[in-house]
Amino acid sequence: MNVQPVGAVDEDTIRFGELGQSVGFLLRIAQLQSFDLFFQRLASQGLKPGEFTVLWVVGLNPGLRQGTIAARLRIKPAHMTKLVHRMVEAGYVQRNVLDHDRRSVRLSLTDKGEAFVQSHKQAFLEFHQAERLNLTDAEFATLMQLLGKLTGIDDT
Amino acid sequence: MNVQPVGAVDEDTIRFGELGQSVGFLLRIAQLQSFDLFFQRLASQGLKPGEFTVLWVVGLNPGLRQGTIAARLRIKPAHMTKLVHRMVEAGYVQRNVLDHDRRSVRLSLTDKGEAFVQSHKQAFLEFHQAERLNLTDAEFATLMQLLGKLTGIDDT
DNA sequence: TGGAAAATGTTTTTATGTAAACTAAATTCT
DNA sequence: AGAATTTAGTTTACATAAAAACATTTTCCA
Repeated sequence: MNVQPVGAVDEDTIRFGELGQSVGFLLRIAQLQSFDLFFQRLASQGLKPGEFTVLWVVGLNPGLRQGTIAARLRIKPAHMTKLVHRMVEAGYVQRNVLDHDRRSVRLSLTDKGEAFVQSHKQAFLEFHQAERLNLTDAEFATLMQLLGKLTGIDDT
Repeated sequence: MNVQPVGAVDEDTIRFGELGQSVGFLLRIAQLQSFDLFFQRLASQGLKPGEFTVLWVVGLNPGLRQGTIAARLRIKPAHMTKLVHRMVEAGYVQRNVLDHDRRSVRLSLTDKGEAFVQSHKQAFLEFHQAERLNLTDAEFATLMQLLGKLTGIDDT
């Protein structure tokens, strides 16, 4: 079975060479795969990973500066501006400029924003389970620990 | 030191809550971090991760279909078309339509493309080392194995 | 003080990536 | 054989993200 015609190339096997030893390459593939799964499961509820993550983090850390959150989530300032404006338009987020520093913008959830996060929290957390895919508990724990070390984000 | 004014928020600490247990979230952060490092080191040489990866893979697997490579690298067909055209314009890639199936397009590197890959191979591989960051050899090996399992890409 | 430098966001312009509809070629199914 | 389906890639129109230049406010320090 699966005899190759003379001169043809095996379509199923791709050689990656040293790319297979690249952390960045595998991270990229894994991440895109994860996004695919996210959209497949949660797009119907109108959730986008970036937006929902911001709402989530703002909910947990009310009053933080927009820029602080952006930096931590690796969202570029220009993009953060637009994203936050969308969330304000949607009525989920409040912007607040404090007197002692009128440059910076403090973010917090509106009641509607809180309600939105709460109502989707379950699906969001279930998704986190699903994306563990075929990893055992031990493998999962190890992976998280290593990614934590790589990213400097500790699990808190 | 670092006494907070009354009513202020600690700027340094962000709580992620259950997000900290999300594979997808950590993958996303790690991946963006990796891209940042890539651009920081290799942008000056005119390398983009996606483009160089395609050249690399085409070089290792001459004669594969454009679509096969795109699927494996998780590049969308529409984007692949444009990317390949850029590479053809640059003189790095040849498109080839075989008689036995005139729908599909076979890719291979031109001599110029080969030379380009060769001349940047070193920097590319050094970058792979750098992105291991603060991981030990053992941690690195484990991480790669787990990401391999997650993505279904085995190290070959 | 007061002017230079830094910090924080925003706007505009450009590049990158995606979705959906489309063309063309090959395959399948009576 | 010939219509219907599938496969491969392209095109167009749109969405997303990024870089660069900008405006404003604050800090630094000579």
